Amino acid sequence: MLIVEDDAWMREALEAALHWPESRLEHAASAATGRAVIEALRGGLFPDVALVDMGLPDMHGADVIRLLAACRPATSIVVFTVQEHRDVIVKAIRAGAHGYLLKSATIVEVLDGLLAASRGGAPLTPSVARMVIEALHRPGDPELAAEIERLTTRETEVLTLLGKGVTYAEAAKLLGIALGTVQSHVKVIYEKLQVNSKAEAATIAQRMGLL
Amino acid sequence: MLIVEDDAWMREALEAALHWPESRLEHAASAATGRAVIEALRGGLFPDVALVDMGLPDMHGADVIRLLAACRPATSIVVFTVQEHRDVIVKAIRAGAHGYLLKSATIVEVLDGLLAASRGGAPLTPSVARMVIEALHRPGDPELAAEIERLTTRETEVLTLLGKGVTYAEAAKLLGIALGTVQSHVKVIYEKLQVNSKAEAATIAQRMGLL
DNA sequence: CACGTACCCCCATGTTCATGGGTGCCCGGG
DNA sequence: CCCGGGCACCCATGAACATGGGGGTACGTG
Repeated sequence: MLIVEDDAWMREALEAALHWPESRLEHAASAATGRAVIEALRGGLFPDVALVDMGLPDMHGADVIRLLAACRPATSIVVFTVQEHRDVIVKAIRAGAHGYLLKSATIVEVLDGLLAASRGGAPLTPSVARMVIEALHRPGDPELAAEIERLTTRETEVLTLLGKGVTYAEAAKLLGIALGTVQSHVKVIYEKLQVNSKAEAATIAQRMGLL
Repeated sequence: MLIVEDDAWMREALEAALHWPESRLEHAASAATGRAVIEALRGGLFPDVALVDMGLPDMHGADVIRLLAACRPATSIVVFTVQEHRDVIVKAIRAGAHGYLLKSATIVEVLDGLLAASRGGAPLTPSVARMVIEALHRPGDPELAAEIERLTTRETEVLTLLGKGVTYAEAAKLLGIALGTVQSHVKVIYEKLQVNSKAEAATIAQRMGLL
């Protein structure tokens, strides 16, 4: 059990709770910063559960989660935060979190959640669960999806067709324009998306949810 | 509230429960088959919640969900089944379900779940929630991922590179083979995946989780 | 030991892309 | 008013691709 939390009071309260006999979880380490997490992992720590606060002073929350998920794939990562906005939640889960507890929860609920996580469950409130499910329904990275707005109408149409593997000639016919024009739009799309091949553009179109 | 359930006893038990004063849900219609669902929707039914049994006699469970999700986007769809295998669960959620209740649950748990669903929550047991989250972590359609096995080792390597937008020449260098050989592998890949362009292959590689 | 199957390897040809060049339209600011 | 920037439109050419050929080695079966 690893605790990642920058607020000293909160961290110590959690540590204390873990030492209650009812907790049934073993406290192994705590970290107040991203750097401390890295050092703990370098030190050979393999926690089965990690409770992580988003909002450390030196590292973005999602990056801490990504780090933990990458270095310790067997660890169940549970987010612990005040944030209950959709984007934050979805970003955390996508980054690799397995559970999401709000700081408004009671200490007992937190312990229950951690125990569930250690047993292969996923502590989620119903409203968070709903957001996760909706994220699954709308495939595509919301970060990337925002990039769509940098494209013009025509460019978006062209990109959508590219995503399906349509050839330039077919796209031109479908849009009622010349082949050269499609090529011209593609040029701009490539610049804006920082790619230089149809295959890359197609995969990005997909991640944007432009199916 | 729409009930979709082919077993008459179960259906009637649910209907009876919905008429309890504590249920706080209004029973609007029931359907025992896929056809009956279609007719109910054609008849102008707009339920706020639908409890659907997978395993109707005339239609696949996932298809019923897809149908409901497509025709009634505002309806919260809750699956109700004995199945608790990962693939079934993930398929149902991906098809558009918002909640997943097991038939081993008590009638009160079911009513609670339906109520939560009607209020914008998502009734999931912790273990089901875990599977949903893991599905989000491993992007890609498990159906398509199975197709990977029809590809040989070399073909999979080539497809993985294609998915990143690597050029044939670069792929050849990376794999230590001739350009012509890459082209040859690509030919077979296209046949097996039923496509004929790099862009299509790349999007499929992505959906397979070959990133 | 053929024989078929499966995999990996290579070349040559026409088609499609990627990217360099352009033109005309509209609109808001100087 | 006219100038610049953004958008849509078009052409030309070398690079990359799609798909037609053709090999070779291994392995299991009649």
